[in-house]
Amino acid sequence: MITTKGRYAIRVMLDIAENESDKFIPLKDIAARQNISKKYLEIIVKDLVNAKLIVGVSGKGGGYKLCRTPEDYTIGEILELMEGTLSPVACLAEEENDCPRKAECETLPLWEEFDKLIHDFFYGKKLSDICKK
Amino acid sequence: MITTKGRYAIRVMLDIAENESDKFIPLKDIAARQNISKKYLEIIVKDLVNAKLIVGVSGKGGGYKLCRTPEDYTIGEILELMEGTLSPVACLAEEENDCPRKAECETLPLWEEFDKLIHDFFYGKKLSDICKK
DNA sequence: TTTATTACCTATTGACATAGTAGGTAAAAG
DNA sequence: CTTTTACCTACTATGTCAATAGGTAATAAA
Repeated sequence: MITTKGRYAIRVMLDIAENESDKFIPLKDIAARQNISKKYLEIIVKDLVNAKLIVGVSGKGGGYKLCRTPEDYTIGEILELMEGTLSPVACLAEEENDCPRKAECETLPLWEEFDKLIHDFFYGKKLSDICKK
Repeated sequence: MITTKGRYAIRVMLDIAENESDKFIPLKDIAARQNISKKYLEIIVKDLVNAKLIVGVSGKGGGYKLCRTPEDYTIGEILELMEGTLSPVACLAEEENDCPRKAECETLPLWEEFDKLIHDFFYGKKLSDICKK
């Protein structure tokens, strides 16, 4: 399941995209519009800033801004950042896939196919595809 | 993420399909072949029996058998049974989707599209498709 | 220089799900 | 009547999720 972190992150990115101007957008406003606890959103935007998907500026007149145009973000990169992985099974998510049954596993091809389906779906969707503006 | 219950259930179904004969297949044998704790598998086969995907017979010579041919099982029905739902987000999984933002939610179409993708993928795959025999 | 506003930081928590384990009872065949 | 099997109820350690709490640092305007 996609967690609230991933889903909220998309909504935050959308909110910033749709309310873009020359000014920075304070988190307070995003939280109010999206009806999400500002405290919880702090965790999420922190990750977005660290990954350089958005930029944050402190102080009066501060807030957040996109680093690129909405066309240049994929939903996949946002989700993968927040979820850690998009893989549907542990053996495909972990870096070192040391599953001893790997060679003979009959179900592995199924999971690989599903994994690719998910990846292609989300990396094929841009932020601008689900954006009003 | 697909849990071990779902993944093990598929392997159990596959194991029974591939070792089918006139006899019933004891769980002990399945557990040994699949390298999964028999105790844990008990929980899983219980659900499979309750849902009438397999049939179990107690006593000496007992064990488990499929109720249909492998062509007549979809991976989707096995997974959905074990996972409870295949929906990637809570608002599509719960019976009563009373999310107040439903009407104006910009991300809902994305999740609905993803939901359909998952559903079609797993219900389009038959047990026989990933079966050796 | 003070005040208001904003981001940013560390720690904590309750609830719940996952992935099992433990120790039995019932059923059926030889 | 013993062995083999399914079936049943309860328990538990661990981890993740979804937040909350209470601060500090940075910046602009008064």
